[in-house]
Amino acid sequence: MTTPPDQQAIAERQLCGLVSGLAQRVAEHVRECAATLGLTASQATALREMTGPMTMRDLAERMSCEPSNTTFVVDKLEKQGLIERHPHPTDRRAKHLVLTAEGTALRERLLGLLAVGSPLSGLTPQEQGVLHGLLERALTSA
Amino acid sequence: MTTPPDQQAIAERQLCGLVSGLAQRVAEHVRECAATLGLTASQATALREMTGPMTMRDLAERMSCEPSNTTFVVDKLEKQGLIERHPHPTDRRAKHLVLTAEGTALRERLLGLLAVGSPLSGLTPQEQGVLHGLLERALTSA
DNA sequence: TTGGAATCATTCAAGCTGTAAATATATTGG
DNA sequence: CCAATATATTTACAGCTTGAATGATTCCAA
Repeated sequence: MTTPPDQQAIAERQLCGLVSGLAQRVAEHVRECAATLGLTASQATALREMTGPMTMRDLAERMSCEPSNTTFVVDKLEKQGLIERHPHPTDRRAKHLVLTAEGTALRERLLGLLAVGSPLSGLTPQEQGVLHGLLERALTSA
Repeated sequence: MTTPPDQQAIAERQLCGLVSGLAQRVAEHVRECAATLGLTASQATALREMTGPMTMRDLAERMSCEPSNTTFVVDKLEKQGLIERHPHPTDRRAKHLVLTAEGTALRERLLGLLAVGSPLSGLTPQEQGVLHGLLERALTSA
């Protein structure tokens, strides 16, 4: 019951399309929620990923983007008084990103918006668990 | 053994990050392969999704992008002699996209490149099958 | 049959995203 | 101490995406 190599390649291409499609849906949902709060999609993603103080590099990795892009996004958030660049406690090269009170409050509102109508809400928690495992495996094994 | 609602929301957010991360990896891989052939990532994605003749709208849906964007990409491919806009057999509004011989040949080369080192190759065919089912369910149930 | 609504494709403008290279500062290891 | 490396930033530029407006065509229902 093994799959022929060409069939396997076709299946893998379809999978690429599905992954991109779902990511697109997630991005759309984020953008809609962000617009409600006067944010761009990137700014909202940054806010979503700011689960605690972290460096620029950490945030870049969480956002799956380049550090130079993170600088741009954090600049915007800083001008809106939502985030602050503090000196890093141990590494003077790095910045310690911290949400302000306003930033934390807005993040909470954002998370509330993101929770309703998510593209992933069609899956049961069990299915989401399986999906989580598979995605993590794909990301770490590459 | 049910998960509390807030824990559930946290898990869903993590899942969003993973989906975006994997999509990013796929996009990078496509870009690298595309560069080898002198194509942009979008052009390569269009070529990959051209499994047969289809309309602009069909291609846009397969590429998960707006039709206006597809016009732009197809313009480029047409200028390179890889694709042609034929009149649609039954609907005079629509275009019937068809790959040229060169387009078909380049598509084959592209598929060969895409098949090696894919971000999804870390998963077994069985795991890919499960992933396929979950992604499809998430996309159609929304 | 005919008029209005909806669909397909295109164009245009504007902003966002992404890469890449260069720079300044700071850390680490030999 | 010095060379190599890491963090963050800046700049430039191409590409992507959205959104709205337009024209042609089709569909549907009165």
